Amino acid sequence: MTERRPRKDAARNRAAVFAAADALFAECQSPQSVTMADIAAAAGVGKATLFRAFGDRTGLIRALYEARLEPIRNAVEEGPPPLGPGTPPPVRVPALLDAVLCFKLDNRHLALALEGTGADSPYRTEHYERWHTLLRELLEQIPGPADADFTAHALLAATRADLVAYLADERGAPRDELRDRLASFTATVLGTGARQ
Amino acid sequence: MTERRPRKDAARNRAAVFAAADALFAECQSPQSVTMADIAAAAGVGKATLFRAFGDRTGLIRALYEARLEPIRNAVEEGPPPLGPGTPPPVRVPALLDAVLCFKLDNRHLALALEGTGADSPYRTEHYERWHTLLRELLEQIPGPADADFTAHALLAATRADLVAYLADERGAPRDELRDRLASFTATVLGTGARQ
DNA sequence: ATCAAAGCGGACCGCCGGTCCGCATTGTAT
DNA sequence: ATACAATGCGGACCGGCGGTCCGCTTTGAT
Repeated sequence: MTERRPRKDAARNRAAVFAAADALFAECQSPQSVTMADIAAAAGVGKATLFRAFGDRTGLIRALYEARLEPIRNAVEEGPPPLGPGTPPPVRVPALLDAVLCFKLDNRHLALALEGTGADSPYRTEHYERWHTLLRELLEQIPGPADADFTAHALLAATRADLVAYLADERGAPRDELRDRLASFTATVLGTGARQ
Repeated sequence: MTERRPRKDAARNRAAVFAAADALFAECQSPQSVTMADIAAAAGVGKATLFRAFGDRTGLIRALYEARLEPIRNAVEEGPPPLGPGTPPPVRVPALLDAVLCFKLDNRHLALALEGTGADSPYRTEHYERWHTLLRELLEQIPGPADADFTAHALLAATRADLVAYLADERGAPRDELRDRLASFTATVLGTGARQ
């Protein structure tokens, strides 16, 4: 069972495609307006190379998204508190949601592009499953809202990329204000928030 | 200022298109797989008629969505309690969210088709603005969560069509269970919920 | 009955995601 | 160094969809 290593040019092209796609999605307004031919041209690569490496448009965007997501995923799975394991749930839940929010803010072009494919519901992806399961398990360890499963869905829904992008771009909410508002909402849901 | 009445055949065709589109979106799995030519054929109408009447694909879906939404909108704006005005906010807020949820459940094919256009963020639509403003104003009259604006966004996010469709179809949650879970979450956020 | 104008519809266009096949690059075995 | 598979490359090509155009039909007012 010999795992064949990819050729040098293949690896180089893959990296070039990632860089080009990231840049194009970042600077263009609507993700729809970035075509596969655009990405190929910007990466200095033939169109077929894109499809061979990633299958289809959705595959390319997904691969890029997952690559950018990996650091956060690592920090959550094996990093230090307050994000990593071993943190008390009432602390870890807000930390986790804050991390998700920041990621969505920093990578909204990618998140919007990913949902914009229209191909698959964002809820059937593997990474959503991961976030939801972790959050649900943490919520179950906190005396508070009874329905941990739905609460986890609802909290994650408050960090949806298009909502975040709307508040940040259309309504001009600064980053830290959004973080505060989400933290405050989370506290309310957990029952640890101040009531007026 | 004489408002020109549309011709008889124009009105008939418009109705036929609505019916055909509704049926097609309801029976097809992915809204993407319903093409404009399909709708035109099913309605017994030329393709150009669709575009003349509705501008483009998004316009057609939006018109259909708004038409189906109108009864609920009416019930909220001038109907009897608990949905209509004159209801105490702590009662009206859950009623409103329940109505939204039921609408999204009954018309998820349309809601998904509308978002699937990818053209415009669901947050820049006029009807979202309406729901959000009303909900925010009601929340401001309830002693509870401080940030009425964000809370309104978060509560509406919990009724997003793709989340609802995922829970109902993929996870097989029955209608009344979903309504209960959303009601319970709403109660938690409002501070009127039972804590375990 | 007449006739303009409003409306209709199928042929047509441009664009985009995705595929194909002849050619260049790579790594290896001699 | 050299020859040679095999792996990968890329531009030409295809099918299909959203959207437009123009000659024809329907409508309803005179």
